[in-house]
Order: sequence, then C-alpha cells, then structure tokens
Amino acid sequence: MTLRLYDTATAAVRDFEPVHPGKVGIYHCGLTVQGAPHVGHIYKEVVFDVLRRWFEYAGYEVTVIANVTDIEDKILAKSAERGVPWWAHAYEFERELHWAYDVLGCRPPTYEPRATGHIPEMLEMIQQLIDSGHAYVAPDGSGDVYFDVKSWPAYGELSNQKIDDMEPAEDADPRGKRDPRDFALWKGHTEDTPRTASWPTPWGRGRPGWHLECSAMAGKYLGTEFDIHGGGLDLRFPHHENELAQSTAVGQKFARFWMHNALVTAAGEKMSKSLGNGAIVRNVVRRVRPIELRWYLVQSHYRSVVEYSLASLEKAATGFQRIEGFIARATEVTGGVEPATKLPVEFVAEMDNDLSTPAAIAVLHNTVHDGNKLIEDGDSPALRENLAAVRGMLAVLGLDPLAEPWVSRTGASEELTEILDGLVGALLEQRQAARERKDYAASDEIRDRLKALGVVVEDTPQGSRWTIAPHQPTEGN
RNA sequence: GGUGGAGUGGCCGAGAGGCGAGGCAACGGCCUGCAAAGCCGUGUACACGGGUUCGAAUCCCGUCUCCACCUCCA
Repeated sequence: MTLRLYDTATAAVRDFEPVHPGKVGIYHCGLTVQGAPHVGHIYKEVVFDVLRRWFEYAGYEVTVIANVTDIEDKILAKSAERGVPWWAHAYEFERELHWAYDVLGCRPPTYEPRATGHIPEMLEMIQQLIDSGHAYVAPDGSGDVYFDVKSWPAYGELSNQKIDDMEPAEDADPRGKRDPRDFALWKGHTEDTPRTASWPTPWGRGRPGWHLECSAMAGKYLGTEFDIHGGGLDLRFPHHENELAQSTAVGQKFARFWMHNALVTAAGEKMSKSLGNGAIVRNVVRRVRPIELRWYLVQSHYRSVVEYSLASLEKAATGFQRIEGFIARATEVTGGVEPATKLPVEFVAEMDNDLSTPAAIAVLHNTVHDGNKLIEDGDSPALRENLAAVRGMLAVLGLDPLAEPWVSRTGASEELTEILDGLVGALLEQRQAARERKDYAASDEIRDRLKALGVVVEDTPQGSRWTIAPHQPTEGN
C-alpha cells in the first residue's frame, strides 16, 4: 500500500512519489502575523503536522518549510491603528502564533523563513521575470512591479479558471496595471507607510507583494522542484495560483502536489469573517484542554469543513477522555508499554488513503474497545500489544497523552503530585475503612468532597483509583 | 458571470451501487453497597422530485438550500 494524496491541481487522488527517494519536502504557507490566531489558523498547522508525522512513520526524511509573512498591508494598517511599529506588531503575533502551534502539540517546521529576511531573493526573481517578459514596472512611476498574467498562458491552471471568466476586482485601484488581473510582485513605497517598511530596489523603494515571498523561499529551501505545497483552501486562488505562475515563469517545476485543507467555519461562515474572540486559540484552551482541541480537529477529514462550536468541541473531548481512560487503566495494569512502531494495517490503510483520519480513528476506537475487554483479565501480552497499538496510533496523530508535549503538562510538579497522591491516598484509605464497616454515608462523603475538588474516585476490582477531572466544568456556552 | 465543495439518525462524523464505520447523547441490562468506568444490547439516517438497476445514501436528470474563491485571508 502506498500513500495516496489528493492534489488540488489535478483534482484527483494519486500515488505519492517523492522527487528524491526517501525524502519529502513540504512547504506550507504560514500566517500573516497580523493578529491572534484562531482555530481556523491552527487547523492548517495541525493538518500539516499530522501529514509530516505520517511521512515520518513511513520512514521518510521530512523537510518542512513554513513561512512567516511579517510585512504586508494588513500588518501596516493594524499596527498603525494601534500606534505600534509594524515590526513590533508582527513580532508580537509571530510569538503568539508560535505559542499556539506549540500548545497544540505541533512540532516546529524544519525552518521558518520570514519574508523580510528574503528581500534579495525576491528582487532576483523579479529581475528574472522582467527580463523574460513576464513582469513589468508600472509606467506610472509608483515603483510597483506587476506580473503580466496575459504573458503566461498557463495562468489559472491551479484553480481551473480562465482569465477572461474572472471577475475583475471591483474596488481595487488599477494603478499602473496593464490588466486588472495582473498582480503585484513589488509594491512601491508610499508616503502613508513607514519608511522602515521599504527596501531599495532598481525600481525604487518598496515592499514585497504578498505572493512573491513564498515562491522565493520555497525555491531557496526546497529546490526548483519539490513534493508538496500546502495551505488553507482560501489560498488556492489567488495566492497559490500566483506563486505557481511566478515560479514556473522563471523555469522552475515547483510543487508536485498541492494540498489544501478545508476551512473552519463558525455559525456557517468562514471563521475569519465572523469576528469575536470565541475562537481565538488562547480562549478556546481555557474551555477544553489543548489535546482535546487537537483531537477535535483531527477527527474530521482535512478536506471537510469543520463547523466549529464549543458544544461539539466538548462532546469530542468526552470521546477522547474515553481513550485516555483506557490508556491510564491499561498502563496501571501493565506497568506501561512503549508505543508501537508498527501500526494496525487497517489504520495504516486509512491514513495512506489521503489521510483519512476519521476512518483511522474508528480503527483506534475499535482497538480501545478490544482493550477494554482485555483489561478485565488483568495484564496479558494481548493487552500490552493493544495498549502499544493505541498509543502508536495516537502518536502519529500527535495525540499520545503519555508522550511529549502532553505528558509534561500535567500542571503539577513531581513533588506536588507525590504530596497529592499521599493525601488522596490517605483519604481513600479512610473511605475504604468506612466501606468495610458498611458506613456508606461516610464513604460517599469522602468521594463527594474529593469530586467537588476535581478528584474523581472509581472503585475497581483492584481497589480504588483516582484521577483529576480533565477540565473545570464550564458554565453555559 | 466564472470555478470548486457540501446537504447523512437527537448531535458530531465517515462511506461512494449490495455485508448497519466510529464517537457523543438517550434507553434497557450486567457489574457495583451506591456510583463511576467498562461490557452486552437497542437505531431501520442519507436535502427534495424523477429515472437507471435484481438492488441506489452511492450512478443519471432536474430542483432547492448552504459554503468557499475570483488578486487582503489558513
């Protein structure tokens, strides 16, 4: 069974064949660091983190490049509004973004180039495009440089559109464009933006057009032909279309596969359209644990829209707790096992099938179900194998609760955990004594008081065990 | 106007011509002092109208609704 992936450019699932055997190069468009990331932003990162882990499971050496767009019109506008330098604004949200990636258990890319760090590469590319007749300096003296879409017959190939059918931007200022559909490679400096947001070029001072940075950086770090280019579906056009045009116009083969994750909606609308803070990652992880948010996102197929709501998120969290409960109990019974490095064939088949995480998760659930039955007979080789498989499957999704980063985020130091274990243990001994003398009022009171503190007590044939409730109860929605 | 995608049981969410994915919730049972957890069982869902077929959620035709993109977006 080979890995098959959906390619937006050809609108079909096909076998993945690496450019270089045993290696994979992935470029995915990072974020424009203009504001606090919401669930939709983080979805892209989770999707590509799972893809990367899956390639690694298959034994590939993976290089992941994800850019940071740190100079762009919105950044200039928003920073001006706040009265903060644009670079401080960008950096603040770059850090916020990294925090969000990290808290969701997304491993950092191999490298994360910033647009402002690649101006020379962009200028070189612009010159090549001008020399080959695919770009022109605006005749209005603005310093703008545009890509000439009419000069590139393949333009529209990625999004399957014909130039003549496209609706020209209504409100956009045509400035010095030959055709309204031409797009900016470089934007000439204007007096209403800070001079620090401009760089010298042969065509005058200015700043990068949005699309060019990705072409320049993908080529620099992954080569003129690489395996996968990804991003949110909303980037397909114009961003990725334009990247493709630029890069192929300078003679590169560029990406073999284009992968686009579906968007996250809230109340039926694309998340970035619906304002409000409810979906900002930093706020969401106050309601559910980050691992539960990740689980929720991994539960749907990456090409299906995720209709976000706190209610469905909390239900998903309950489902994950079932799995965690099994892992905790099975680990107690077996003394713990390492996650499997060879996963169940059904799971592998689903993941190989264009990352069918929902079906793969069904396999995971079935395995947990079997494990819950095995656990009744105590420790056994079958149970160990089962637990290893469950953890292995979760690991590849970035969700093994006993692996980093989750395991070290229990929130308490080892000393405190020991103290707590001692205290709860003492109470449980008292409760057990009460139960033995059939003083159930006393025994239930201990259990109730612990529960009120967030400590859940369960009686098992092996004795009473306690766990900390996964999250503080939330009131309302 | 152009290009794509979606509508599945109370909820979430796969599947893409024939054996009831899976989860959450609910109900009954087992276990338990009672719980919790787990296990066993309970469901006749595929937007609507036609058609093709022995057989359609899946294919075809038509209709409705929703979403995304068309140079700011993950």
